Amino acid sequence: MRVATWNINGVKARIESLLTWLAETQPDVACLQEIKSVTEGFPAERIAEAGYQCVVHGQKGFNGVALLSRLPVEDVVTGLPGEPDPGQSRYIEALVTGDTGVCRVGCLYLPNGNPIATEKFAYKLAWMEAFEAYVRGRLALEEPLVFAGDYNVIPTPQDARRPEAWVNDALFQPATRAAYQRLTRLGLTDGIRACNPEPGIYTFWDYQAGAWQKDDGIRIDHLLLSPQAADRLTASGVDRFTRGWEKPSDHVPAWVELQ
DNA sequence: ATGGCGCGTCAAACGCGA
Repeated sequence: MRVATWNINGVKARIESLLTWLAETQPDVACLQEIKSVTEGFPAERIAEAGYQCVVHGQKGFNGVALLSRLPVEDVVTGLPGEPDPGQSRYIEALVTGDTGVCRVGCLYLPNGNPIATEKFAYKLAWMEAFEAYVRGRLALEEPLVFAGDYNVIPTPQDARRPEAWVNDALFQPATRAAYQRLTRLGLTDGIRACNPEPGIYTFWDYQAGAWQKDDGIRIDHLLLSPQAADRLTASGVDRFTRGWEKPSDHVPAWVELQ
């Protein structure tokens, strides 16, 4: 079972790229963030023609997440239980059944948190705290779990081409990294790093200042796996090639393959 | 040192992202 995540930065602006990517890489489950669409406006029909059913948690103008699956889904959870601001659509989850067993997939869009001297950063940390509490409860189920999405966290200096450029950014603050590390210490495995230990793995390049041309990237999109999912991990990667497409998202997809 | 781009909203700039 292949589970992928992609911050698509506007699903309507990126629908042709999304359909091309689905056809080329054939994920079983695709977690999308920043769809920037209300649920009713989501292009579910064109995606259904490609063989995927959609569960969507939309919002007007900003944020918004969706889960696309070509496998049966049940147990849909819309919104993160205990989240600090339910008006922002940042979480959706479903139980997916594949040939080799079930997997519960959470799709998240963690707040950016900039600028750090404002309530936006406090909101980011509050969201991470609510997420950690929720993850604790989910881990107690002892089942295969994948929490996939745009975490807006640079976990270590190896996850940025120029870490020094991010020291005053919410994505690389000590408090941000500590909160992310608390998640991994609960027993979650970084699915990308587990198979790709080398430096230079990035998932985001800014649109500005030629960041892509200079490979000035950061790794902020992650798939965290419960022990039961990590035991089934056979491969993972980043679909870097989509950043070179016409009208690209500033993020690229990341994915894990589970036995 | 700064800003640089792109999307959505809405019909001109502006909020927001990272």
